[in-house]
Amino acid sequence: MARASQTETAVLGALSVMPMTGYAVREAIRDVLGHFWSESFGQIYPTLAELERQGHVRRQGSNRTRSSTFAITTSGTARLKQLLAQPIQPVPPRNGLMLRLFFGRHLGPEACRSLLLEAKADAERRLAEYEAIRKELLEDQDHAEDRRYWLMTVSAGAHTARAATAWADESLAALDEIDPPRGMGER
Amino acid sequence: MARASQTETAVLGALSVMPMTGYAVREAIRDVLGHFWSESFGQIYPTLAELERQGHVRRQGSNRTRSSTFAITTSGTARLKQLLAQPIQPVPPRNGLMLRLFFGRHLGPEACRSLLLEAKADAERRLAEYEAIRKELLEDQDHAEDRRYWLMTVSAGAHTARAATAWADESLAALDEIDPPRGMGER
DNA sequence: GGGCACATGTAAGCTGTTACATGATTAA
DNA sequence: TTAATCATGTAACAGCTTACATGTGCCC
Repeated sequence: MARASQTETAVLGALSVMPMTGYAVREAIRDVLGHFWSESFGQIYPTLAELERQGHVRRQGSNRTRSSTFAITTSGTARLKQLLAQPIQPVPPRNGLMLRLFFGRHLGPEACRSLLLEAKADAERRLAEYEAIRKELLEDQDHAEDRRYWLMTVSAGAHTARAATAWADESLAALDEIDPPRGMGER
Repeated sequence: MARASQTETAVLGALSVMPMTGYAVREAIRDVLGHFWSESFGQIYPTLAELERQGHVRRQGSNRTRSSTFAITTSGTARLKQLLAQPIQPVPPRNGLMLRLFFGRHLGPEACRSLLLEAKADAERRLAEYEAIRKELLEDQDHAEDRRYWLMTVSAGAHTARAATAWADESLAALDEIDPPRGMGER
């Protein structure tokens, strides 16, 4: 109970890589896990306080207003392993793009085309990002043991992004059959 | 304000296909949009009441305890178009599988393998479902105009599922390199 | 006549975001 | 010296789920 759920996992996980401040935990989650996870300050600080109370993290440096880094303890590592082994909590899906396309009849082909083009551009941007991260990881000498796992999640993103691109292309073609784009003659 | 956001869109969208009870709206969302959307009773009934107050839906049949179907009105259709044209509200990502794999070093190769196998089985189950729905849609004579759009969302699911399968296979192979499965000799 | 699916609604409570308040440190 | 960034925390609120209360109609 209390401060349940996966925020604890994410925070302990971040600290398992290296000790850092609460602020840095948020940045790490945003920048590194950002493609599949998110936490806000409003979650992180209370969670850190609770983890400190339970002895799963230790505060190093002054405790107030001045930057204090948090380090995971032995019991914290054990707790992390325990949390990771817990069954995955499915989040109810909420895909705004699909919702709009499903009711695309009301939205019209032109607006749907925009949505698809946007989705495609987004997927391509993400793909480029993943490939950059992948290169970076392969050159990184530290975290050798973690790297294999990190590469898996990056690869998942890349697969998903490529799938999104292919789907967008296919759907755009289908849309052209319903409503040929202007300047293509014939109707 | 009030009853903001996309619940209104989903409910109006469902009623745009055909009039139905609140109970049926929930079932439709669960069964038809279930792969990319979800709503609970606690959201649907207040939203329907609000939509009725605003004249976007009309209640047909007795108004209490006995089944009353809701039908979308002209203003409701206009409202739906307006809502669909609104920019997509991104939901903060929360992928429990990726979170676990990212910290896979603490979880161990064996547990990661289980997660991947589960994810793969899940993706294959979903893919089969999508192909069944696709066939069903192609045979359906009604909703001819909607069908093109509905097929797009089904196809998105299929693309994603295939990508997930391929990724799982690739990751399982990578895992075997770190930690060869038992019964393969050599260590 | 008992159980199940259909149907409507409310209330409690949890999770998480946003905005705010506050202050230290660093770079221009 | 002022602006930006780093840093910590809280409070208000939004959104959503779950559980509960209540009742009807149908089928075995």
